[in-house]
Amino acid sequence: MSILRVAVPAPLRQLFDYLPPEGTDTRQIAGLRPGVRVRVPFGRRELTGILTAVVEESDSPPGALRAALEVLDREPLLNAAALSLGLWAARYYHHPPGEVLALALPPGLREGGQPQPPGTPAWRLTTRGKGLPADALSRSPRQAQALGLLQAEEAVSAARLKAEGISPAILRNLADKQLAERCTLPPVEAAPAPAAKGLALNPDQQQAFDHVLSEWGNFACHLLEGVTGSGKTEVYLQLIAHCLAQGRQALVLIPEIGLTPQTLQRFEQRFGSGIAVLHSGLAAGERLAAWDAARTGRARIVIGTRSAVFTPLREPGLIIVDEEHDSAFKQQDGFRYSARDIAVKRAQDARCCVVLGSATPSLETLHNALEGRYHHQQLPARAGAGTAPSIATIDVRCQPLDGGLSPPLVAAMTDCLSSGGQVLLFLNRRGYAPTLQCHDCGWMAQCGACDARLTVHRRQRRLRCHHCGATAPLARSCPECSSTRLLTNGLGTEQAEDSLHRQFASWPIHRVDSDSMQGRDAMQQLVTRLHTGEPCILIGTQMLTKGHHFPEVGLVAVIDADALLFSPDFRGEERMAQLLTQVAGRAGRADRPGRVLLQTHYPDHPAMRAILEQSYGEQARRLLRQRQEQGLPPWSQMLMLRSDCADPRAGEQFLARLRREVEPRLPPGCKLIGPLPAPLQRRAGKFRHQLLLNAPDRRSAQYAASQMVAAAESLPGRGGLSWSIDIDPLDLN
DNA sequence: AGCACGCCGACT
DNA sequence: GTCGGCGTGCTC
Repeated sequence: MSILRVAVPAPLRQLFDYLPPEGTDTRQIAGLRPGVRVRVPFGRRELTGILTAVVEESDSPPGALRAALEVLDREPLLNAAALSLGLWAARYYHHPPGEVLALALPPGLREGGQPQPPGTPAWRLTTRGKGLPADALSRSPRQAQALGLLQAEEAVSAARLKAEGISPAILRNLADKQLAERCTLPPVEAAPAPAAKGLALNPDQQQAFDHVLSEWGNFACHLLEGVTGSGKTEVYLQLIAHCLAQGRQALVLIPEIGLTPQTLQRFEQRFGSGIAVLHSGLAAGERLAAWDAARTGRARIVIGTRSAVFTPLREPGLIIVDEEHDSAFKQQDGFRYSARDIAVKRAQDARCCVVLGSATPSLETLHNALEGRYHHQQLPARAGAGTAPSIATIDVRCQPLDGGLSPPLVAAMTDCLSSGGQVLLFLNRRGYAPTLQCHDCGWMAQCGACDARLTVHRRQRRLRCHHCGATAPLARSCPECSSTRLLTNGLGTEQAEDSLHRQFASWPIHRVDSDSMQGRDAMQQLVTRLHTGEPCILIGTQMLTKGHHFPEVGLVAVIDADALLFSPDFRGEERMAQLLTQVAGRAGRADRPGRVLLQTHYPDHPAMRAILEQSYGEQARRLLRQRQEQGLPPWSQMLMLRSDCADPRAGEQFLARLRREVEPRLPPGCKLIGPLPAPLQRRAGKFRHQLLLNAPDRRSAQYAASQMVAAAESLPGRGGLSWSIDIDPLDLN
C-alpha cells in the first residue's frame, strides 16, 4: 500500500499521510517523486502541500486516511537537497514542516498556481490590436504611444515598456479593450562568465583565497574576518568565479535588501548576466522568475536575503554569508530561524565550502573558528594601504549640548567640512523626541497597548509607538490638565536634523532613517549624491552603519554612545562593539584617515575604554572568556519559550506549569530561568512572559526543546494564549 | 491558522 | 422564536 506523506501548510508540527488520488495506477505511484506539490483535503478545506516521501505504512489507523486530490507537478519543485534541508530546519527549530517547506517556494506557487513558462514578462498586440489604424487612439496619447511601441515588434518586455514611460495601468487599459495581452519572452541565455580575473589580490586576500580553494570539493566552513575596507568582497568575487568555472552555482546571502543595488552592481560588472536576486521586495512575477532560474540552474549566482537560504539550487558549489554577524539573518517572529546557521548546514549537506564574512564576527562564529571547527581567514589590513581611523571619546559631562552636539564635536565637524570632508553622525533614535511630557502636571504620552512611551514625530505631526505601530495625533494640550506647556524630552534624528540646519546652515544635511528613506530608491539616490564628494552632514540611525562605504567621510561621530552601554541583555557588549566598529568603518580612505568621536558621560566605563584600546578581535576574545566563565552562549545552548496573552496572569501560569512538568525530565546541566515578564511586558495589548533554558550542549538543548514543545502542546492553551519557541534566541526581548 | 460546532443575548 | 457572539477542538 503506497501512502503519500505530505507537509501541509498548517501550524502543526507533523506530516500528514494520504492515500494516492482516486484512480492513480501503480505505475503513476512509482513515478511520484518527493518535492512535487499535492492538493489535499484538510479538515473542511483544501490545501496545497508538498510530498515529502512515499511510504508503505502509516502510523495512522487505515480508516483515518483520506485520498489526496491531485498531484500538481510532474517534476519536483523542491529537489532532494532542498526538501531535506527544510525538514531538518523544521526539526531543529521545532516549527511546522509544512510552513517551513512553503518558505522554499515563491508565494505564487505555494497556493497551487502553475509555474509560468520561464521567460521575461512581456506584452504583445492581439489580432484586434494589430488591425487597429495608427491614429485610432488619438484621444489617449499614452495608449497610442504604447500601441506604437507594440506595433514595432512581435512582443515587448514589460521592463522596456516601463522604461519608455508606459505604466502598467495603461497596458491594463489596452488589455481591457482586448487590444493587447500579456505574454513571455524566452529567457535570455546566461552569458558565459567572462574570463576577467578581477583585481589582483594582496597577500592576505590571496592567502584566504588559496586556503578556501584547498578545501574545495568538501564541506568546510571558513570565517573570513576582514576589517572594513580590507577587500572581503574581492575574495568573494574570485571564489565565485572559481565556483562558476567548476560549473557550479554560488549562493550569496546578504542581510538586507537595502544593500542589493550596490552588491548587485558589483556582481554584474564582474559576471554579466546569470545572476538571480531574491528578496521580499520583488513583485510576484520577478520573484518566481528568479526562483525558477535558481532551481533550474539557469542562474549561476543567486543573491538573496534570509529566506533565500531555502531556495532550491541545481548544483550548489559555494555559499557566502556576508556580514554574518548581522541580526537580520535571524528571523525574529514566527519561524525563528538563523539563515546563517542553516547555510552552514546546507553546505555540509552539499559538501561544499561556506564562507562567513564579517569585520565583526559574532561570538558564535568566532568561537567555532577558535575551536577549530571553522577555518579562520583574516584580512588585517585595509586593502590599498588605507589607514584605520583614530577613535576618541568626548566627555560630555558638564558640557553644553546644542541639539546633542558638544562644542568639541561642533569644532571637529567644522574642521572636517571646511577641509572638504563629509561628516557622518550616528543617532540610533528615529523621530523628533522619544517622549512628550506635560510641564505642568507631569503627564507623559504613553502607548495604550504597550509599556512604552510614544515617540514624537514632528514632520508627520503624530505620536507613534515604535513597538506596535500605533499612532495618535500630536496633542497640543495636555489631556490631563489641559496645559499647553508640552515639552519634548530626549533627542531623535528629526530634531538633530533641525538643529544641524541651524548650526550648519551653509552645509547640505541629509537625514537617513527608515522614515526619510521611504521611497524605493531613496537610499540609492542619496548614495549617488554622496559619491560626488560634496561636503555635507549625514545624520541617521542603524541604516547608516550597514554596508555602504562613503569614501569621503572624514569624521564619524556617535551622538549618544551611552545608549549602547546599559543593555539588559548578555549580548549587549558584543552588539556595542560590533556597532561601533561598523560605524567607525564608514570613515576614511587611503589618503585621509578618518576620525571617530564617541560622545559619552562615561568615558571611564570599561566597555567604553575597550572600544578605544582594543581591536574588535581583542574585545571579542575577551567577551568570549567572560561568556565561558558565566556559562553563556556560545559555550552553552539557549532556547526560549515565549507566551503571549491578553490576560496578565495566564501566560505566567502557563509557563510555570510547563516548567513543573518539564524540569524533572531535563538532561543534566540544563537550567531553567523564569517564567519572567519580558523586558517590555505589555506589547500590542498582549502580556509577554518567557521561560529560558540554558543547556550545556546542543544535544541536551535539542532534547529539552522537544520536551518543552510536547508539554506546551499538551497543556490546555486556553483563553487566547499563544506560545512560541525560539532556538538559539538572539534577542532576549 | 482556518473553520467548524456549540451554547447564551438582542432583534424581525 | 432566530441571528450571531467568540470559546474550544480538530485537521491524515
